[in-house]
Amino acid sequence: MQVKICNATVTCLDQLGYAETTFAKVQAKAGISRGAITHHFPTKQALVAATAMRLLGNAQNPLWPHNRAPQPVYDLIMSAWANIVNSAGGRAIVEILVACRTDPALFGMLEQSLREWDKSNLSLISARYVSATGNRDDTELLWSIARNFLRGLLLHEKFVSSPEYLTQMMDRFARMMESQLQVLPENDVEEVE
Amino acid sequence: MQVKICNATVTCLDQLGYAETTFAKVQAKAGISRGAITHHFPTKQALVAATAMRLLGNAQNPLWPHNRAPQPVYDLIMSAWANIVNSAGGRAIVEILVACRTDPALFGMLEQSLREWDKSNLSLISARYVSATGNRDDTELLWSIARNFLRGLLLHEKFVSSPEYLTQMMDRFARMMESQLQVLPENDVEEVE
DNA sequence: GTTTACAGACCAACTGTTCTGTTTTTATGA
DNA sequence: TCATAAAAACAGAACAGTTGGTCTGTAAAC
Repeated sequence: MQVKICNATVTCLDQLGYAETTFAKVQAKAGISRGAITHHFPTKQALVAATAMRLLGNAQNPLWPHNRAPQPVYDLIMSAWANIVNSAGGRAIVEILVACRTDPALFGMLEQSLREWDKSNLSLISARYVSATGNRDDTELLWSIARNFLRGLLLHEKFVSSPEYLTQMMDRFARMMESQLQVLPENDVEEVE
Repeated sequence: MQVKICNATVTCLDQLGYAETTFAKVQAKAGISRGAITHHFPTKQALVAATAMRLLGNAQNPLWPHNRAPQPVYDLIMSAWANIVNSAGGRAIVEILVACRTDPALFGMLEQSLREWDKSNLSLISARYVSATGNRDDTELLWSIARNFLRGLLLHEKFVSSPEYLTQMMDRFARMMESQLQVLPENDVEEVE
């Protein structure tokens, strides 16, 4: 039931935005009663926060296949965009991040989790890729930059002059990252603690 | 009066977000009557759209001083962040862009203007800076990337592990851009049409 | 005297939240 | 094993507050 509610919330956030994501809309989308939502999530912030946590859990894995060689940097950037950021879940996360900026209650519920997700996400990168400088901190900086660029691109997407231009931007950025970041040689792969 | 209303709207968007930016709040912030707002802006979308147009007009100039040499690329990136994106107006714009994604009425009002602003903004860059490849399209791609990164950074700002880390990201990104973009030699400066 | 600029009351619709019921599950104890 | 109590899961009505938008009234400008 909680899964069903959160899935409906993701759809609402993606299609309607945070402001229009109301109990009534989520209820209708999930095809359940009002009481079911309020029982599990007493406030709107609790609902959105729980949805965010669920999304973060799902957004961790798909980029780095287990027991297989990490994909090239160029492909990594491209699939991060296509499979994570520019997906219903990714767009929902952006809505939530924006809401966090001005909603202290929501921010308080998510701050710690988001910080921890950030940290673990960066260590996943460090375990598989390394900056051309060989510096681990620099690897994480580069990945942080990439994530922020992709999120920013989501806001601009509807105003991009043409779909091809968006492709060009992605290609240009991926090539730039490719020159700064590289796959770790196999024998150097560290285990994520 | 319209200026006063729009300024109050910017403050509300920045501090309260799009959802909480209501006629009542703008009215109170501007210290005027309800009728004054609804007279000039019949709908909320019209109010926000007019505010966005005003913001875009103001965000055009400050980066490139007239009749003086363009600042170095590193400084350009830094001041774009500090003076444009991470300002009340910049944050308000991001709120509006996010709202546009899911509000068709608002999107319709702003689509054309935003596309035009985008175009003129890119041509301002091309008039003063050039990609290391010498390609004008590449110059614009690089600037588009920079803008999207900065906007994305705004969403992440509250969750960055420490203020210093944000500084490091900015520094790293600015240095990366510095290696790809350069100030146009003076005699090559084209006039903006 | 007609249009524009503002003031403020008004309204139906919707918001998040609380509340009281009903059903289902789970735990308990002999 | 099974009655039974307690808790959790759900359903849906109710509510006060707020929303965007409209409507009438008045003052000023042209």
